[in-house]
Amino acid sequence: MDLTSRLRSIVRPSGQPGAADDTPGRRELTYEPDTGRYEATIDVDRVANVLGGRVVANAFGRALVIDRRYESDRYHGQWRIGDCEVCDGDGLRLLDPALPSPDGIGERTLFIDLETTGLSGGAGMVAFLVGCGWFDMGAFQVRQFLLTSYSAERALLSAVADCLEPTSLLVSYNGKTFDVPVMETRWMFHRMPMPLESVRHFDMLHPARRLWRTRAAADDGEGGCRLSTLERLLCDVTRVGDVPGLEIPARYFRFLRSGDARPLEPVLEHNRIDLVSLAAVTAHAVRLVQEGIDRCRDAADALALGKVFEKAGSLERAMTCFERAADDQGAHVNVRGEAIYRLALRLRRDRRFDAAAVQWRRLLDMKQGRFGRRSALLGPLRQLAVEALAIHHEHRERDYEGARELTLRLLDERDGPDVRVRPERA
DNA sequence: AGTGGTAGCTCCGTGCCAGC
DNA sequence: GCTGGCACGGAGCTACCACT
Repeated sequence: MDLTSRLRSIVRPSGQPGAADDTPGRRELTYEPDTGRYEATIDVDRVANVLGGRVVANAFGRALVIDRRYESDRYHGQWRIGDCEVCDGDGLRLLDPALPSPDGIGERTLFIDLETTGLSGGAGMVAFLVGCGWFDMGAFQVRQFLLTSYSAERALLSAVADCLEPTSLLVSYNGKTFDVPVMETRWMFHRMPMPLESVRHFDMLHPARRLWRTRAAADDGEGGCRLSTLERLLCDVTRVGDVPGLEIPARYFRFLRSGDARPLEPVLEHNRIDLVSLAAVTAHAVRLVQEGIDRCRDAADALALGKVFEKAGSLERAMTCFERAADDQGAHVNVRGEAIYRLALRLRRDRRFDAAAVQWRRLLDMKQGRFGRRSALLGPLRQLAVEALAIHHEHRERDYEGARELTLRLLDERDGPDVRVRPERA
């Protein structure tokens, strides 16, 4: 039996060799000389019909496009779609101070999310589904580009490039590390122009970590700040029957072998939800920095927002947030402790040494927590506070006896276990 | 599994200030 | 003017993490 026949026998239903097959979209298994792979010759029009898409033609061939529209009055969890629209303004630059200012007006913000054949990287990994989303008259328009065979990749990449044409700002989740490098590798592999080179890119992952890492870690159990965790936490979205990410490449390979597009429908839906959630989470973050402390639910929110403001150089707003978290008697000791610590640092940088000393003293006076348990974070912060206070007493107060007492206390506390300061998690 | 952005750490140079 | 100490910030390094 030759190789083609053997492969054909593998993809046929068991026990029915040579049986007629009416699987939608399915055709013969053929060798693709460009890629060196065996694939079913897939009827693209039929796949488009199964998935509710359409076929677009360009200079490189035919690409499959699936459009879906989420009207503005529809809800994604708690969030109305129309309220998820993000303006490309100061909010985004507070979240990512490195984001350049826009150099044009009235252009499009585009959300992007890929499904790929794996995570291993390199030229062998292919983006088989490119999901794009943008706001249009208050509604969220999603356009997905599906790769129906490896030989159709240039047509797909060209169609995606056309879609990106009017885009001035790209929004992704971990896209700086994953989505954009993958797409650039594919364009480069085919020696095609790279349309994202001049597009500003906002990666929501890093601001999300700054804002919600503590809360997501408490909720997730695995300590992650995944998009799926945030959509549940912030938007109250619960996915029913969602495809796990690990399963996605396998479903695509099955489609390539069989031509049956039906198992891909949940993958398309997964990708669409990712895009809508990305828009909602981004909108949530922008609202938080625009409206400031009043939008914070608790001390942990206020502390995280303070750090975002501080990084963005908005120091007055940062101080307000730290003060709010520091004054919250009901907050977790780690949250309060870190807020007071950051308040003291901020005051010292402003050369307001007396005010800083008040905060160092406040940190020392904090109770360690319920049941007398020592906090792993508060301990090191207190040591830093003792050290700063000792310096203050010696060099500015000229209170040498006070400085000596504090130094002895510091030496005494340092006899305990050496714990590194990592003022992050509550 | 591979990749790359980010936070936090240490080290070191620099500016500022006070004391002599 | 010199010296010493504090405080800050940049460079370089490491560890972590999210994507399918």
